[in-house]
Amino acid sequence: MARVGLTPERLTQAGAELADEVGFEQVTVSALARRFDVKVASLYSHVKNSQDLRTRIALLALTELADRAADALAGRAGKEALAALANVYRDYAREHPGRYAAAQLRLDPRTAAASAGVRHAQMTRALLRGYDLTEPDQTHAVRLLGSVFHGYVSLEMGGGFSHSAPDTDDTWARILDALDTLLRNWPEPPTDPRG
Amino acid sequence: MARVGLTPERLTQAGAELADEVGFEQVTVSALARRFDVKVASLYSHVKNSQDLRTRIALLALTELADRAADALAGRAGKEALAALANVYRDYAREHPGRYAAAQLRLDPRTAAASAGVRHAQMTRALLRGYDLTEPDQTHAVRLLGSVFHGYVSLEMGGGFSHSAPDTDDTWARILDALDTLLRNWPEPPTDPRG
DNA sequence: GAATTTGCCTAAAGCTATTAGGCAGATGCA
DNA sequence: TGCATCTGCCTAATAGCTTTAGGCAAATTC
Repeated sequence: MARVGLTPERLTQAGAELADEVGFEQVTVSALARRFDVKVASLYSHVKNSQDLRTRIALLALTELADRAADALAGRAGKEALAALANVYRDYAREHPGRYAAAQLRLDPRTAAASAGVRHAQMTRALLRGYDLTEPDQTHAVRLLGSVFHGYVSLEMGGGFSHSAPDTDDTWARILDALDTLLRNWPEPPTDPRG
Repeated sequence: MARVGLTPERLTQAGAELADEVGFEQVTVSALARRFDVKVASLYSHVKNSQDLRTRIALLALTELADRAADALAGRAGKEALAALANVYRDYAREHPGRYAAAQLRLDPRTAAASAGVRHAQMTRALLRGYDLTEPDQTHAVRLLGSVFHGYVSLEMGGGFSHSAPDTDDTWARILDALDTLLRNWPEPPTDPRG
């Protein structure tokens, strides 16, 4: 029989493309086999199972995202860096909705620790060096930025901001302004007025 | 044969409980049938199909969340209201992870428009009346709050803030402080320095 | 060129989703 | 109370996805 040249890498890549086309949820071993015009069982020599395939796609997405983020941050600081990083996530999600969804896949701790996921946190920390935050505020800020980026992108893509006025681009720009302002004036915990 | 007394409502309720136990993704018509000790086909007289079941669970979750939110906002204003609303989402997600996941289900526009989803936006707007924002800034702020709440909760639950220091409760408190500060000093769009 | 390894195949079993049609218990009506 | 209807759960059957076991031929190795 003609050999198609399947490899885990090609399957992962094709799986990522499939995810962008039909949604990450719909990425199935069967669909992938069809795409290569090959019988389903043949894929099992290259990926352990369906879960393994999804995990590989997730890792691919995390890596691509981290690479883009590193690129975007290079030579930028302050608000410019903030906007650049934020736009990496938003643009990636728009260009590659399936991969972006894959990047949210819950990985087991060992896999997550070895993934490009850690680079994301590192880069956000790097970005924050342009602002005047010391631990533990820096970590708080890392988590805030992660929440806003992820939350906004996922709500926007899910249609949460129904195509109503004002334009979501405007909101995005204003949110980035607001975050910049906030990071430059990170508030102390308020003293309890009842204290 | 003994009649079990299936109804769409009981199936939805049981589906929600199942979701909290095994995850929304694992909510399946088959699993639900097992739970009622009934054959799978029997459920199809009560729910149209798997998608219909999931949608009903999502609507249930959205309603429960909106009810809790309304309760939390009653008699509160300003930062107190902000924290109360924020905690509704976070606590609900912790108590009912499956339902919270269900609430993120992408609904078709008609269903979404008729859902309790709209109440959520209204309540966030109500909350913002305690701050001095006029349109379109109010909408920007609604979207920001939605993003932070959803983003934080989903990252925290997904293990994104690995059980490392500082405590996620601390971060949460500081983020609410920060949002309060931000809303009380909502920044104007910066003038382009190149202008 | 023979031996071994590798890659895709056939076959088969198990689970989920969904539809069609049947039977008995519940309900409505005389 | 008895009959007719209707409703609710059932059996049966089709179809798709997942996964494992074992086979054969093409590619690789020597």
